[in-house]
Amino acid sequence: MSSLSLYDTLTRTTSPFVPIKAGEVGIYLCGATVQAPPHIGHVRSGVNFDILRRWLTKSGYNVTFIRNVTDIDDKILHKAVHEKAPWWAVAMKYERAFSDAYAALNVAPPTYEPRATGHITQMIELMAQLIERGAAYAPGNGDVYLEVRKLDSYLTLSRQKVDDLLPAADADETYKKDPRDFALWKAAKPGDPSWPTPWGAGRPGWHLECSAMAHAYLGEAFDIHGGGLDLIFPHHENEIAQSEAAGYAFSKRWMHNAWVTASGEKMSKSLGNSLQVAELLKTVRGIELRWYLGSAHYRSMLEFSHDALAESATAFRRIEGFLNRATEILGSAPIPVISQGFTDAMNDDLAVPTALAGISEAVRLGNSAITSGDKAVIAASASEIRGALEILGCDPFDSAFVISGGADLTEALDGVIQLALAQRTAARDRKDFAASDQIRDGLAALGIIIEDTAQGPRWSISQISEK
RNA sequence: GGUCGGAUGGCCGAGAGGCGAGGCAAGGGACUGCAAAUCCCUCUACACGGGUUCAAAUCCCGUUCCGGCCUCCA
Repeated sequence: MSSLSLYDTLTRTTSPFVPIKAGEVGIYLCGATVQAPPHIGHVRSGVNFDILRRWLTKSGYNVTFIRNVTDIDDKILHKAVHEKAPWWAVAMKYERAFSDAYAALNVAPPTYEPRATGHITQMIELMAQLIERGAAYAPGNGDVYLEVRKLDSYLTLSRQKVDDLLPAADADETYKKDPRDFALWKAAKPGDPSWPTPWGAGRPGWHLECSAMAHAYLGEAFDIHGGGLDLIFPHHENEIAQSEAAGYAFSKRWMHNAWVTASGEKMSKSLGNSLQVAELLKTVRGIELRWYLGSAHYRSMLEFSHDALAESATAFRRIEGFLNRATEILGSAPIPVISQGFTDAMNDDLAVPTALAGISEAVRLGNSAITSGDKAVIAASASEIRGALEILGCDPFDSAFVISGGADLTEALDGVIQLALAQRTAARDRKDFAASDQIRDGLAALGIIIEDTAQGPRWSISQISEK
C-alpha cells in the first residue's frame, strides 16, 4: 500500500503527506476575485483542488476545505463604475457566475466559502495584532503597511531577495518606510466603500483577507494552501508575511496549479470571451470539460485548443460508452472500486495522467469482455473505472451530471424507440435495408444513435454537439 | 537585472538512468446487409552540442528557442 506524497512549492520537492492532526486535513484555496465571468483557467484551479480534496477524503481524511471569494477590490470598483452598478451587485453577479461554473463542472462547494467583506472584523483584529507586535505600522494617512524588512523569511516561497525586486512604479514613498512594504489596509477614497478602523476608514488590501480568513476557519496552522502559480508572488508571500508576523505557523505545505495556456501564453483578457466556461459549455458537456481540465497533471501547463478539447471529449465518450453498455449488461450501475494502480498513481502527487493509462487499459479489457460475454471481467473493469472517475469528479452516474428528465419520461421515450426498433428489425429480417436505414437515419436526425450489438439493437442519445 | 519553469511522435500528453505510458488522428484487418460501436495490427519520439555512465529522453556543463512572476492575476 503506497502512501500519499505531495509536492510542496516551498521546498520544490515531493514529500510524504503528514497531517498536523491525525485524520484531519485543512486546506485553504485562494478563490476568485469576482470581477469578471470565469474562464477555464479559473476553473482548472477549482477542478485540480477538487480532485485533491476527493482523494484525501477517499483516503480517509476528514477534510475542511476553504475557498474564499474576494468580493471587494480595485477591479470590482472599476467594473462597477463601468457597468454603472453598485460594487456589491457586480461582485454578486460574478460570484454567481463562478458558482454556476463550478457546479457545471461538478466542483463540490467548499466546506466554507467566506467572503472578504464578511470578515472585516477579523482583518482589523489581525492588523491590531501586527501593529502591536511591531510588524505593521499606520502612518496616519489611513493606510496600514506591513514592514517587510523586519521579516526574517520574507520571499522564501518565491526565492527572491527584497533588494532584487523592481520597485513598484506607483510606489508612494510618502508614507511607506520602504517602497516594498505592502498595504494591509487602504484608506478610503471619496465614493468608494469603506469600513471604520482605529486607523481610519478604508478597505482591505488584497492580501490581508486570506490571512484573516484562513486563521478564522483553519486556525493558526493548517496543512495545505493552494492557488494558481501566479499567486506565489506577491499574494502568497504576503500572506505568509502577515500570518507569520502575527505569530501563526500558517500553512505547512504550498501547492500551486499551472495554467491553461493558449498559443503558449498564459490566458489573458485579450483572448476575449471565447474561453469563458459558459461559452465552452455550449460545445461540450460539463463532464467533458472537467475531464479535459483534470486529465493533465496539475503542475503542467495545459495548452488549450478547441481541437484538443474535442478530442478529449471523444476519449471520454469511449469510457462513458463502455460504462453504459456494461450497466445494461449487468443490470445495474457498477459499484465504484479503487484499484491499486489508481491508488499508486494518485498517491504520487496526484499523477492523474498515469491513472488515466490504467483506465484506458480497463476500458479495453472491459470491451473485450463484452464481446466474449465474461460478466465477471465486465463488472471488475466497470467498477475500477467508475471508482477512478468518481475521484476525478467525472462519474457519469453522479447526480450532478444526470439530466433529470424524470424516470417516466425516459421510460416513455424508450417505449417509443423500442417500437421503432421493432419495425426496423422486422425490415431487416425481410432484407428491406432501405426501410431499416430510413428508421435509423430518422432516429439519428433526432439525436438518437442506434447500434446493433450481439444482444440486439441499443439506443443512446447523441452527446456530440453540432458546432 | 532578479527568480521560476518548459521544449517528447501528425496532435494532446505521461515518464525522470535500463524493460518503447496512454489517448486522439491516420492506414490496414476482424466483426456487420451497410453503418456505428468494439477488438487486433501499423506508424514509435524525446530542441541542439559536449560530458558522466556498461547504459541518458531522464544526471552534469554549455547553447538555442518559448513562457511565467517581479505589487491586478487561477
